[in-house]
Amino acid sequence: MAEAKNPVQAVQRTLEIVDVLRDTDGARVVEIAERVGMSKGTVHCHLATLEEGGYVVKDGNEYKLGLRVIDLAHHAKNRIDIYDLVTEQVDSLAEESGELALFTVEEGGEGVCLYMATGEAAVKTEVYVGYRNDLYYTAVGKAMLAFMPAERRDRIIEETAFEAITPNTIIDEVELREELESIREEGIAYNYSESIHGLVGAGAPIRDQDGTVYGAISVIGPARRMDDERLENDIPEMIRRAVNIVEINITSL
Amino acid sequence: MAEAKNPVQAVQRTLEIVDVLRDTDGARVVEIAERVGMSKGTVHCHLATLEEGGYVVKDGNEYKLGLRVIDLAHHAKNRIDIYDLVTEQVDSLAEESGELALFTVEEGGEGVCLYMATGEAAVKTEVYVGYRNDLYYTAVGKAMLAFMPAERRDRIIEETAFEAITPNTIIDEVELREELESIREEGIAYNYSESIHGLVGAGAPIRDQDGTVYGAISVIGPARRMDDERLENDIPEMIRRAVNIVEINITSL
DNA sequence: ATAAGTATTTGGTATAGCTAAACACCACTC
DNA sequence: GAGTGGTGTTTAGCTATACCAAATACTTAT
Repeated sequence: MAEAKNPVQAVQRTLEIVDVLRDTDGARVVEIAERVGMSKGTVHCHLATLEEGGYVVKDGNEYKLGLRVIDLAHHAKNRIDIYDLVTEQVDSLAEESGELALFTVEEGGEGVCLYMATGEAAVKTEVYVGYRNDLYYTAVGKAMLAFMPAERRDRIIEETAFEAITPNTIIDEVELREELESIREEGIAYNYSESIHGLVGAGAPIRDQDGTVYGAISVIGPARRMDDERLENDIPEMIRRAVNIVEINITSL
Repeated sequence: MAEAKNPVQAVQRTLEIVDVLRDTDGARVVEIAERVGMSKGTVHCHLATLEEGGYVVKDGNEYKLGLRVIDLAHHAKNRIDIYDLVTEQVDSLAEESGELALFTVEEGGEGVCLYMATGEAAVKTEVYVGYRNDLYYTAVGKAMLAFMPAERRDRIIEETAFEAITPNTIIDEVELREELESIREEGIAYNYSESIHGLVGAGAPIRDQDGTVYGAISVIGPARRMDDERLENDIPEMIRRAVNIVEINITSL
């Protein structure tokens, strides 16, 4: 997001290499070199340095992401104080609804899924813990957008490249802002097949007494199982209860 | 582990900074600078570059690990083909035993916990997903040591700095090798309060038909609940069954 | 207001990272 | 088993750049 004034080019290059490893689940020196447009020698030195740190492992001639990043991920999650509190409630939500329940936070204008729990009949999606997406086309995303400070929201919306993921995706800024307004009134955000055709959901933000948004939780499932009554009454009720339990306990953190 | 011949110093420094962020869960520029022994300016440029990549976020004047590392972690885990297969069995193990069940793999001579499931009465430990420790003082570690190729084992043992974590920790190389031999015979490795006083456990390796070790799973619990019968018969029986189910399915990967 | 502490930017220099080329190491092929 | 195309790794040298120190711009507290 933020443009570094005096970036360390060598670090930028290393991050590019890491990105390739991420996308390929392992690659060889030449392959990486041509992908990032650097010489073999350069790539080799970077990989060797990353390996030294445990962030890359060499398996034969394939270089892969090292498991040390999993340790980093744990420490990054630890930053989120409400994590344990929320996961408990998300588990309950999933069990009670039988659907997929998610916990998402915002970072850099994107939503990052931090936890998911699968109920009995939960849909399979491409979402995983660590998955990032724009805010404007998900229930959790719109929930967080709606309740964050106005200037922050404006910045994010301004920097967003709206794209119709499905025919239902809201790509008009005015329309989006109107929807956010109604979300603020109702306290619940919906997703009517805006990210995946046939997939609907409801979500709500988690806030402290000052109104600061900590994240959002949602329940999502197939439209055929989710009639109006269920999507707009039963599920929101469950979510409200879950949010409440978390919010009550936030003060004691 | 491996020494890079021509390391990229700038990358080494960035990794040092990341390490500080990991250990501190967020720090300011000056604090980081003095910890790693670099100038403020240098640290700032590195942080800005990392932020640009999403690996660091700035919260006021505190720099913290970015949630993007969670995405990396997911991709790193995806490397482990048996992951989904194993987690299912570890869940069962935890439920059946009521104790803590773990899935660990080896990387760089260390054990890395990749998954854990807590049974009804599971002990609380410092272990988390991503946690690393030496192999010689855990059940999973010894299980993997016992069944890995001899030359690999020799290298790891040679490079290990043995240390008595508890009075029961095996710190004598000869004694360890004898124990590994008996583990190979029995197929099960035990931990008799070798890592934490009062904590015992049993573990077994997961191998394919060629004997290649993919990782190990274990069940651990408090010694007072684990009499000889339970630790050396019931638990191993559960583990053997779990391992079997995984191993049968490995061929179809 | 002032000051003391930050973060950030700037400028100059010596270092170190980059490319290209040479070398070493396979795994095939013939 | 020599040869060959493909690797990965190392080397050499030039240039760019990463670093430090100092200056500037912010904060926050007094």
